[in-house]
Amino acid sequence: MSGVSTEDNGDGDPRRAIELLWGVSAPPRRGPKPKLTTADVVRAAIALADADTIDAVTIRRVAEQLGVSPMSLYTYVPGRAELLDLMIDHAHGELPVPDPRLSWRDALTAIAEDQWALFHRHPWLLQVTTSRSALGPHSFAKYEHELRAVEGIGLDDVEMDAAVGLVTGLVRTTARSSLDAARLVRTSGLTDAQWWERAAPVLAGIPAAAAEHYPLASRVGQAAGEAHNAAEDPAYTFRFGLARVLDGIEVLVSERQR
Amino acid sequence: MSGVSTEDNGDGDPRRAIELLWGVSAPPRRGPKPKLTTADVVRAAIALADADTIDAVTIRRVAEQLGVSPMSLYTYVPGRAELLDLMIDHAHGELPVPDPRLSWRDALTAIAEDQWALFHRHPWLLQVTTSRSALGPHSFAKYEHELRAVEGIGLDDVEMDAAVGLVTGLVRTTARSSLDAARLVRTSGLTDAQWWERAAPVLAGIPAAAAEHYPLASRVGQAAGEAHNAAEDPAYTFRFGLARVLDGIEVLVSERQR
DNA sequence: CACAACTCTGTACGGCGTACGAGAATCCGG
DNA sequence: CCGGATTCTCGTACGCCGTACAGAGTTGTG
Repeated sequence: MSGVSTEDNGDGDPRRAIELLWGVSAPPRRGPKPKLTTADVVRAAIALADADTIDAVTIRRVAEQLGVSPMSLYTYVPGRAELLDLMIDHAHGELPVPDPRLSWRDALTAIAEDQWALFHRHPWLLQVTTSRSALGPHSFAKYEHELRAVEGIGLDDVEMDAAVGLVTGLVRTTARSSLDAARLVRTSGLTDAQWWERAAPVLAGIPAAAAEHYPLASRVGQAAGEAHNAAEDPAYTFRFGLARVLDGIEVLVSERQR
Repeated sequence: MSGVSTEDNGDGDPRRAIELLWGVSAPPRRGPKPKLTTADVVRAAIALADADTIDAVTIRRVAEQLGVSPMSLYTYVPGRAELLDLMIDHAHGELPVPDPRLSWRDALTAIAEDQWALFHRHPWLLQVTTSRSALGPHSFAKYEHELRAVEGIGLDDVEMDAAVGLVTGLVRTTARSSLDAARLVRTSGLTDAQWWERAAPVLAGIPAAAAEHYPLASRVGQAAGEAHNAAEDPAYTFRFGLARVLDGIEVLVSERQR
């Protein structure tokens, strides 16, 4: 069970959202002292998401966490969507600045590992997608640092963008599958092994699902599944993919240098 | 604006879901003739998702589309989550079987392009993640065919799994970013250019956002943005990434062959 | 013909985001 | 020092959502 769906929204004027992201807002001259700040709201929301999933971040629950009525959150944040954007940028602020002396390969490796770690600290980052207005200072800096890693190695601008996108995309997908699996175990209360134990007899009763119809899928799926359960392994797919991607970029760089 | 979130669920007994996926169900012996079939429901749901987003797939709207009361859908489908699983497997059924005579490189390329096309036909596939019980016949076949492409080229089972995961993950991320951008244009009613026109003055008023603080991000971001708007281009990142990934796999294959 | 099995439906519950408008607190200009 | 403008806070309410539950209608079987 368990499909996972992503909701969209999207609205009009970006001004307010951008101001919030960049922390520029004239402090109010009149009126009662605010009980909170936008940062408080963002922090509370992140705490909820960290402890559970992004679904735990509802206006009502964030407000409760802060001891405030739901509607008063709208003083600090235009709506839930913008709150998610703020959470993303805030989390990106945790990424370290890569050492500028590293080779492009080591730099991309460091970046990939930092992001891998970030996703494991904040799995909800994989449950949201950034949008145009999510371009806050930390997301900007993240992109800048990624590009710095591949600057001057012979790629043109569009290739640089594609190359860093390739690496960060890899981290996203591998982290996602590793964390989705972990979350599934948590929410279903069944380990993969237990689940298969339960599912196997059902599948066995279905002729069309017989292993001989899917010989490779059965063999490889089992091998991969066992390796995956080795618990030191979720990172295997990540490291494998990273090695391939870096090798692939290296091929291009070598070509360019000739 | 516009964060996008993914919801989770997850429940207990997989039996019913698996039976639905594999289409094994004793037809009812008593009772009134069903007005619909599970396949009808799945098709209607896919039509709604195709025309809009996955959010359009609500029990109430699917029922309305079918001229039936919301609750009667639960006769055909255990719940919304399982409906999403069924939609995924159904869509995977549209993937062609790759020509077995192709080289591993051509086969992976064909597979990647087929999936790229599938995601563009059914963008909602990128808004849902599969779960354990989503292992229906077509998803199984998809995995089988992917593995067939890299069989016998010198990789072990775990590497085969990682390699095809790498390619399919690449397609997902690149298709996602291309389609997210397109959807954003549709729902916000603003093209990227229009949005930047509106956002630029706001950013200009923020000293911290000045281009000199993010020299690479500004330059490369603009170049990539312009190239991206060339409209023949959304596929560029995809083809770039695919070439790198295939080159990277090739490096490994060559090593193994020695 | 009676009953069991099955489909279909209306109602209802608890959740969600957030529009609206009223009240309370605070600061500024006079 | 006071009155109005401004701002924060909150209760209520609307329209969505998934789906639990119980009843009504329909059909094949013994």
